[in-house]
Amino acid sequence: MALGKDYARQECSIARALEVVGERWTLLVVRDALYGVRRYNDFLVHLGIPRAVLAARLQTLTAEGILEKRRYQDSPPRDEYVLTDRGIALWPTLRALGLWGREHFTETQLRAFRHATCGTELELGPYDECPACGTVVPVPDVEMVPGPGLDPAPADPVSRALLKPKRLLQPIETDPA
Amino acid sequence: MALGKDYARQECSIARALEVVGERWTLLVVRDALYGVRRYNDFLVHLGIPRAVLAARLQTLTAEGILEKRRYQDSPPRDEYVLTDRGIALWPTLRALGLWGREHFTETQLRAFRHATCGTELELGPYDECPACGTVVPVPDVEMVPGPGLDPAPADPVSRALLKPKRLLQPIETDPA
DNA sequence: AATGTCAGTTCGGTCACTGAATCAAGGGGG
DNA sequence: CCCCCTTGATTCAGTGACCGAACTGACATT
Repeated sequence: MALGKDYARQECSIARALEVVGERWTLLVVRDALYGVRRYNDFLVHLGIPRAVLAARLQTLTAEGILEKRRYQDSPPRDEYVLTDRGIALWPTLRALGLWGREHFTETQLRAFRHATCGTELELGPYDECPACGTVVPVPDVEMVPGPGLDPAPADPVSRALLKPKRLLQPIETDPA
Repeated sequence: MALGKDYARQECSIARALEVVGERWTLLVVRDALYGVRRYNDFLVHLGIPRAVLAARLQTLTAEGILEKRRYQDSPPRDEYVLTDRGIALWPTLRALGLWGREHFTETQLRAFRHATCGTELELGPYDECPACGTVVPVPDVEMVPGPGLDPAPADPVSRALLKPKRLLQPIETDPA
């Protein structure tokens, strides 16, 4: 959502959750983080989000314990934003939203998700129960592969990096091509 | 979300879904509809949403095929808004969001959900798999019961109507007390 | 006729978002 | 040393969404 982000008078976990992640762009930042994006600039080019808004969202998400700011080199000092357990726990929500969006508004499949340890495609629902193993697949073991509907040659390097099959949470590798 | 609600350049079912239901208040309107709210005025008092925003959201949701406007009496002409299958399909998303909000931000349990046909509490995940029956419970068979954290005597009649255990989608009965 | 209800629409003010410009801290090259 | 580049922001003017209150219009009740 956006604007005055509190829903006064609402006694509801859903409303509470939306106060935290309901602002515009917020869930897309979390999605990118799950896809392995970690750096300010990568979020910027991949989302096309205004810089000020990105800075504000990263700060809010960090304050709410969803992202953690981490120094990854000292000179020059550079930080990256990685998901905490609380942030990773948003995966079922994003998965449910993505399944709904694909079912009702997207013609072709853009991405598929597989159980990395056995290769089986995860199709059922937000909790990624593996039809072969019968277990709930932990988020780091979910492998993302591009679907037929995805642009094969996107302009920005982050989208290009996301064309390779990769596990969730695994940092992306942007080639400088 | 708000403001220019489209996320340009995003090739993603999640972004697509957020363009439809990501604006402020939208998901709360859908939540209320799942709880059985159907009338303009009931949404208004229960959500505390500005009238103009509610009118806009109801129109958008109707245009997107999530709600359906239905005449329920002719004089005076009165319409109610009921969820379509596309709208009902948002339940797993809202369930996931509510579970995450409760887990991380709400101290006491506000509402519980049970399998109406066998009484078993649904705790696992967005898809409401019943631990007793082993089946996925269809949305109309999910019974909502108030939890210990809920205000026992709320001010507005809609909140009061929602204190009684009731199935999802079943219309609320507001007593004029 | 007067009052009340329901479902909106209109309107001015405020505040968040947008996009461009700018800033600051540290390399690296010449 | 000076200039420019990269990264991670902050500032600022302009736009537009949201807010709350007032108003409209159709009908019902008293």
